[in-house]
Amino acid sequence: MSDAAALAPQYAPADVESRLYADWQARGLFAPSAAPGAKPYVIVIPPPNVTDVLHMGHGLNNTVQDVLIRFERMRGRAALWVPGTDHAGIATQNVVEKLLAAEGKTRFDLGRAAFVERVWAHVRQKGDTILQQLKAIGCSCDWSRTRFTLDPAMSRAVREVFVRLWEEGLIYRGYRVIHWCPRCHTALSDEEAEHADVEGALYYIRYPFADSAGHVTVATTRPETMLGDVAIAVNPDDAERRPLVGRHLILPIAELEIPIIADQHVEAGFGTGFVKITPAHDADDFEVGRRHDLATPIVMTADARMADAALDGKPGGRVPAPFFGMDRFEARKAIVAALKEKGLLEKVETRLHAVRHCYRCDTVVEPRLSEQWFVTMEPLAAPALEAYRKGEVRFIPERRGDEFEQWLTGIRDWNISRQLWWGHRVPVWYCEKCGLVSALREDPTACPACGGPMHQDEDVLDTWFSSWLWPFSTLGWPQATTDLARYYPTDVLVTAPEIIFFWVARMIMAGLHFLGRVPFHTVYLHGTVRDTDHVKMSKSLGNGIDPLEVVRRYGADALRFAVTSGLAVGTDIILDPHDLDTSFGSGRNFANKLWNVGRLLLSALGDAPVPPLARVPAERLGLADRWITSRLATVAGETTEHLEKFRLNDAVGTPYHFLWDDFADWYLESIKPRLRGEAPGGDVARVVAAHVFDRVLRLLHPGMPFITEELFRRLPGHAADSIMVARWPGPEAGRADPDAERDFAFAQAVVNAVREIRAEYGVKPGLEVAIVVSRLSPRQAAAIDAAREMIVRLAKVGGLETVEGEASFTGRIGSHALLPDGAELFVALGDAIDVAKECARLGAERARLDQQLAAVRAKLGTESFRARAPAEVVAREADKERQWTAKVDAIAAKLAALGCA
RNA sequence: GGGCGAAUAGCUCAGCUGGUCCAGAGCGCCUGCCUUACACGCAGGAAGUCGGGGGUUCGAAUCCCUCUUCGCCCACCA
Repeated sequence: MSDAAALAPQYAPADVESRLYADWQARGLFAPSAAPGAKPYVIVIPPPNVTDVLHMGHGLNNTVQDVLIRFERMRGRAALWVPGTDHAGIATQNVVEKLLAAEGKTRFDLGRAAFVERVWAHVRQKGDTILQQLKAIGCSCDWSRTRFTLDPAMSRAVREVFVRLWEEGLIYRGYRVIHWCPRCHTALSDEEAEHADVEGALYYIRYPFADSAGHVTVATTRPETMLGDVAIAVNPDDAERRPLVGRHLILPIAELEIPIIADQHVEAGFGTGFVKITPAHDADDFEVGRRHDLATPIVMTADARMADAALDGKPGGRVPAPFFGMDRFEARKAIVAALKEKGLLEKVETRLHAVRHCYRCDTVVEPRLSEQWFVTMEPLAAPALEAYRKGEVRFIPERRGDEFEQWLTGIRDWNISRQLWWGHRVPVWYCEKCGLVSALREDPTACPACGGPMHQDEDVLDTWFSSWLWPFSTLGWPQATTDLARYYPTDVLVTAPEIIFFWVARMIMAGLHFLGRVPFHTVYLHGTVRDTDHVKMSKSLGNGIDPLEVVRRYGADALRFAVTSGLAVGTDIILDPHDLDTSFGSGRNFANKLWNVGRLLLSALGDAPVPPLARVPAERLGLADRWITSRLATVAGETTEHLEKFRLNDAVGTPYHFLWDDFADWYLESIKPRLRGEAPGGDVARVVAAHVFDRVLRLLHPGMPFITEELFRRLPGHAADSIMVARWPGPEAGRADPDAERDFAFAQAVVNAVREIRAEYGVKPGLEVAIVVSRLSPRQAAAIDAAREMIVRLAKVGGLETVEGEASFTGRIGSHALLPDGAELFVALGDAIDVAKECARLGAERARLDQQLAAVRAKLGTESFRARAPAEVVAREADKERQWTAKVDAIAAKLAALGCA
């Protein structure tokens, strides 16, 4: 009583959350349980970029993980959530380059070593911001195991993997046309160059014959690349054009002669039938060029300005003066204008086409010939496919697995080299004396073959080349650590679908290849956070919601409630950035409801220890007690199942409704007199209420960790405990009791019916009405007896008469209503009644019943229904017919009694 | 261009293996209530031809086809 009286009527998360988080940390509750029998349950975090600031996407992703981890921890698993951050090569380098630009400098002004040091400084300064923010939303990560993808330990793993793949012949270096980002100045993998439809134009350009009049026409969307053309190709089976093979054309602008060749790359009957071949600026053309042993002139600089690479920065060659140094898009316009002037532009068609963009800066990517490092993926993909098909990894939702399978089936080699400075440097050394090229686990001092001096490759590795090792590199691999032995493979990976290929698929491949086992058995892919226009939330679009602002205003529990309660499997989560109250208000309201239920209960319980429910003899439990504990059993079972099936919305919603609709609105209301000592059985009511509240707090804890902990510890006897490690309640938390559920539901129906009538007739709130419940079965009569006090109080009833058979209401003015299983309710209204109104009400009800009855009778009258539908279904319909017939008759009698028309 | 998913109350969504929820929730809306836990509350209420059309079935929001509209993934057709 003393303690509870001090609680404010409004829950203040700010007073609770940081205090409890610090306490959890101090108690070491985030570390996996060391209990002997505890089976591990492991999640590795999708490492946020080290310079990231928490956004809603993180909020969602990490809330989901925390819910799962907390659930399994309470179930007794040795739950381990491994946190960490990603060095995010391109992204982080871009950030620091931008800072330098503000100082008027480029990374080249600093030089490699100084630049990398500068990035490190930035990372050290910003590095754990996001991890601190994860704490603010309640994430129960084991911070003692925090990793960073550029840590020495991670570097060892990266290096080991690179060298092993090299030794296995799965890594090679070669000239290929790759996706080049002219802004980031680096190559990208296929996955990092994202398609986006762009309104563009298809230019039809005439290439005149060198030795005669006439021309051929080729179409291109990128006219500027024509300066790199080395041939025009036709289909070998193209009877009309085939004879032209061997003749020469003048490449306009560059004014060079190029041959007509035949290659199957050209599809017969498509377009003009002639295709320009630009081997250095188109991946397909590169293959054509190889087949025909053609030159590969590069006509753009690294930042996509026009220049003939062979001339080393001087104008001329393939790029004549007027175009030299022009940006590629400027050059496109200028070249088109020049062609037009010469009469070589046949026509221009506008069209929508897919153009690849850099996934980091959205710049249009330029296909460009360069020397890069690749991983041969097919041998890695095959086992992953097999594992998937054998069911060793499953995706939720399932259809994402199809995407995974499709991608693996058509997998292409992975370009892993980046022309950046921030990242894991390619561990390959070149001997300056004998030319030996080797991948090494340790930095060499001299060439192992000839002792000559060596230098290391300049490139760094794709960020994802460290991320794909995350599930085991974080656990100590390549060393045989106890963590690795105990916690690998992990259990569930929780992430967004857009990184299935970047990350998820590659982790599966790496896990199988290097450890022989898939890194997790389940991939849970949640939706994307969007605004009310269904646009993905992002800082750049300005439609984001700052999760920390939400935490400040509504509390972390409200934030978590909002994202989980909206999270059905496979759907996106929609939040309104302009109306935080709509999005987060209900979470806040629920927390407050919980808080006040706690206040009521705590004041009733006092400080004395409450005996366990098991100690209460069954015969001392009242109807309400039996009902609420039976409901608890159902709810605990359902909540568990929802969590096991990743239905987080239902996992939160089920205890939510139980707490609010059943426990608060009915159970607590029903036991108030007992708690106040105005009715017998207060001691039992306290035990039951304390038990149910305790268990529902546990059920709610994964979703709303703070408030549940705060209230849990205030329960008598729990001051020194933590709900984090309280045992998860299953169906055994209650006592299934179908009779009690049915009887209590009947009592509720009586109360509801009276309330409806009171509202219908505008009976003054304070006024008591007399009621008669008739046509009762003995069981129903007993139920009313058991719940009499509750009915009288909650329905504000002045007199309650029960009649097992037919009751006579001659001369009494009131309203009738029908109750379940043929029972009837009469509410004496005296002057409050409006006969016309009651007639209308009953008339409408009868019309509705007549309609339903007609439908059922039609169904029962159908021979085929009786013949083909299962017997139990037929019986059910027949039962409905009986009941509804009785109801209709009853209503008819009432109508007659009231003298309705 | 290929593959896939979704269309249910004003909004955001549930409805898991066709027949009890004559279709539900939260928010919003309307009507009463400051009832000694809570107005971030209590009680009551209005509101949907379950996208259009066709089909299978005794029976469909739930299965099939088709159309329309959104969305996602993949894609070298110049």
